[in-house]
Amino acid sequence: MDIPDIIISRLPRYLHILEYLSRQGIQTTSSQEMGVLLGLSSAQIRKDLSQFGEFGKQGTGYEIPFLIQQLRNILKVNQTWKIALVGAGDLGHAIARYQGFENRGFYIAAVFDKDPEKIGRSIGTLRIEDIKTLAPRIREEGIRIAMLTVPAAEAQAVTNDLVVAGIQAILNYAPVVLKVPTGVLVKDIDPINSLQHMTYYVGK
Amino acid sequence: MDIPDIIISRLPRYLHILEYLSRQGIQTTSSQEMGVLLGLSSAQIRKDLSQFGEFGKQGTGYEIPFLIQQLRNILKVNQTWKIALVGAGDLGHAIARYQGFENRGFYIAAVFDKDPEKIGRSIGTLRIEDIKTLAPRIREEGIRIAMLTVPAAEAQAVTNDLVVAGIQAILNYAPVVLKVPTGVLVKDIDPINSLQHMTYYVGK
DNA sequence: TAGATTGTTAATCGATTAACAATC
DNA sequence: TAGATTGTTAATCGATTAACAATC
Repeated sequence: MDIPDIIISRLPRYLHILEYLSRQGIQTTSSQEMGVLLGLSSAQIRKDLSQFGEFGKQGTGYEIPFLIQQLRNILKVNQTWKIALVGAGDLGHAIARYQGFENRGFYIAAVFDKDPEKIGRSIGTLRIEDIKTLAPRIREEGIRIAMLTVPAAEAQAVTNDLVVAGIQAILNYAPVVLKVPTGVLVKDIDPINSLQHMTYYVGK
Repeated sequence: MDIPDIIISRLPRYLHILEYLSRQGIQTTSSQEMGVLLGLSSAQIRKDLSQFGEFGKQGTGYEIPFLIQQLRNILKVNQTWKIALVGAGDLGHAIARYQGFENRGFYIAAVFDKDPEKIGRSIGTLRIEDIKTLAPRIREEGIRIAMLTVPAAEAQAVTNDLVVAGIQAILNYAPVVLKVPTGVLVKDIDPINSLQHMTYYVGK
């Protein structure tokens, strides 16, 4: 019982389209329909889901609200996670104002920056806090996940602080390969990697 | 001669750390050293690179400037690509102001929005243009790549316009699965997918 | 019942790794 | 030369797909 990470990586996409279908008022779907929407084979979707239980019915497929509930449980987003956002530059501001987190399992609980000009200012209902208070505030709030939007040159130092503060997962927007101890997860959001991947295929 | 996409997907990361090592003033590296930096096996890196040629020397490894040049050629980022940015909201503004594109093969050549309040305003040196002029402007500028930062509800309609205008690759920030004809590439940047992937592993 | 679709097995396909001769 | 590291082969490992009995 140790499910391949590549399967886990597809579950958020399954959940996402199920929520989309549900918003359309659709109650039931099939591995076939999901596969068309995601560009995957129906066999793969059935195989992936069967790792966690028997969620469907022969002949009719999957009850969407039930499958959503199951996937939220599996991914642990039936609860709402607090996030610490570190770096209140342009990108940090955009993320802090983004409305899409809350009903998908997350909300920004605190924002930090080191710039005295920014500390104390507000982004929506959030107040920008002094990065010096990062560790105590993260512990105080019981935050386990951070989003990192500081400049590349500062990313590793801030990461070290986050690790000390007990952060267990970091979504890193800085174009840097972060070093973290085992047990701490990092995922990178680097648009340039995605763009360069596509230019390989795009005609000159 | 059709190289697996999973290999292509790693090349931008190779290029990225080589540029990093180069900035440190380092001239030479090995598959071993690159593997440590990226968390990959040295065998995999050698195998990946060997798909495209013999870039190393036994005993000494890889000349960094030479390997950078080769990877840029392969990924076609030895030229600079124009990008159309569609959607001048918070995220669009953050991307338009981001300094990190230019020396990695890209620059934002035009920004579009549909809001009359925004059209005509500036973001840095860029003027926000009317989205109604999307297709002619993209053709005029010879733009092949777009970044999409419009609201989810508008993403598919704008995508259709981009396709008609001849765009060949779309980096999509809207939390929506876009439908495009074959021949048009789409890559999604969805932080929530990444966060939900991590929460599977993070203790409650 | 007839039609549809699941969960699962076995076969296929593809990717990664170990190992080493070649050679700088 | 001795040490290091490549490029590549063969073996291993893992993921995807095809197919179908079970059954709603």
